[in-house]
Amino acid sequence: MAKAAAEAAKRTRGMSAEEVYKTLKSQIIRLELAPGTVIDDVALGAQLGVSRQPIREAIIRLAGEGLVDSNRNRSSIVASFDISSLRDFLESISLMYRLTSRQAATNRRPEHLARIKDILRIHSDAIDRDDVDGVVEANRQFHLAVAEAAGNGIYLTWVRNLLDHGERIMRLYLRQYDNHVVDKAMEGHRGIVDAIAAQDPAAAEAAGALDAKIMAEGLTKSFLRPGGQDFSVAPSFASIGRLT
Amino acid sequence: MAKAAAEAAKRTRGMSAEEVYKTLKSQIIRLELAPGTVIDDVALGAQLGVSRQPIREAIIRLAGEGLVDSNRNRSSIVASFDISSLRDFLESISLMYRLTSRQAATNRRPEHLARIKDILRIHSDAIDRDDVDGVVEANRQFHLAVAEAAGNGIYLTWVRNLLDHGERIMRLYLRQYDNHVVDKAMEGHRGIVDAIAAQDPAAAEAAGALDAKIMAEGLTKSFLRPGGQDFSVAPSFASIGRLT
DNA sequence: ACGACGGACATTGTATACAGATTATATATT
DNA sequence: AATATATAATCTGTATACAATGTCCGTCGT
Repeated sequence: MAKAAAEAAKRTRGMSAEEVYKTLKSQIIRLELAPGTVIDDVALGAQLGVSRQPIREAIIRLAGEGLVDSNRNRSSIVASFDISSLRDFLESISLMYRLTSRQAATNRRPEHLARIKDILRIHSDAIDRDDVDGVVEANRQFHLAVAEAAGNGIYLTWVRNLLDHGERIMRLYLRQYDNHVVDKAMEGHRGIVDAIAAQDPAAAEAAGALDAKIMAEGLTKSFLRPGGQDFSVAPSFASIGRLT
Repeated sequence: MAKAAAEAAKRTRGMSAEEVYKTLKSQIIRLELAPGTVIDDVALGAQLGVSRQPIREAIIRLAGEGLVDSNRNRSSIVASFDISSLRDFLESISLMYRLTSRQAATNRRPEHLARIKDILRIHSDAIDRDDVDGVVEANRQFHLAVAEAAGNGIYLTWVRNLLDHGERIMRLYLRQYDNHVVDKAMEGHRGIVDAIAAQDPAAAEAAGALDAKIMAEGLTKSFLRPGGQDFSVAPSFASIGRLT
């Protein structure tokens, strides 16, 4: 067994639970722990050199985020996704991309725009380097920055959680291409940035919708049989208003 | 002190943490614990007859929901609200009322509609009885039922959390009237029900928006100085599309 | 007199120990 | 032989004990 992990330098107090949380969350999101895997807290404790308590606390937090399923008196497992949750996810993230892009165009301040542009550049570079982790991280930071610029803390929370779940789905998707970058998101992102720069809410929302649609089409094409249901646009919300 | 609480019948295992969670959450939401109150886990443990562990777990869950603020190595406190979070809240809940009402009109099945109508009746009765708790609970159940009918589990989660926070705000508001029922929500709710029954998404969304607007106007009138900022309609999203 | 340093106290985080619940195994009964 | 029941083993939840951090208050120094 890997008790060798206990060699970690003396942890500063209050960090065990946090560290376990980050480690577990990262492993779940990056698919290093397969959905459905049982989380054995005693084994994990031995592996990370901490007791069961911090691990329980991390599991509780992750359960609250929907990344772990906890059953009373039974083992916790890494959350698994089914087809209906994919539908809900695509609908929700489309909504939030549209919404935060629109509001960012209205509410953004210069420093927001600067940060968003920086991230776009990093994203582009990561694609050129075929750096999957870099692309995924840049995509995450981009949408977080947009949500931040939108100025509603609740939306930011929702987006952050959606991105956590989305990364799992995206990595599942990228695996089909041996983890080579297949990123069509840049055009959507450029559109969002341009519209935010121009402070054009309608254009920003359209670009946000496009970004979500691109992702949805990629995912549904690979996860669903051809001729299956179309999730590319959240159907019940798309009709609320015209976009231009 | 009240060590008398330990008289509680032997708790069945796995219930301590859950019970503490429910108790604490209820007290926070119902304003029995004022915002900013420090949560002393050892005292609470003595009071409820459990050890610190279950309490810590409950606090962690509540922190994840935003009802408790936890600081590393410092005491946890009941979350406090400020004016900017009120703005975010009203914007978010307006969005979700509109969205879930619209989608419920499209996706609802007969059993959903029946349940929603039942809750409306209960709500109306509670108003007649001047039963504050009944009104608050019925309002909650109503919007949860609508969100359920909408059919997106993620939206349901968001609505549930918003309602938790909203109840605190609403009770703060009702206190100004000595907790007499001042509920203008019924007209909004009736409109939502009618539109859902008729399967008219546009009308449902308009009714959802109206419901949120009624609440926002009540709250802003009492919490903000006259002439203050207008939160009655989420400004950056209201312009997305016309509603009819 | 005001501020910085230091030690006692209080409180939080972590580890260990224990008890209740669930799962697996083996035996018995039909 | 298959199902049911009892018993053992495993694992989760809770309590207690310990360690480290933060807080409070007094003293010392400038």
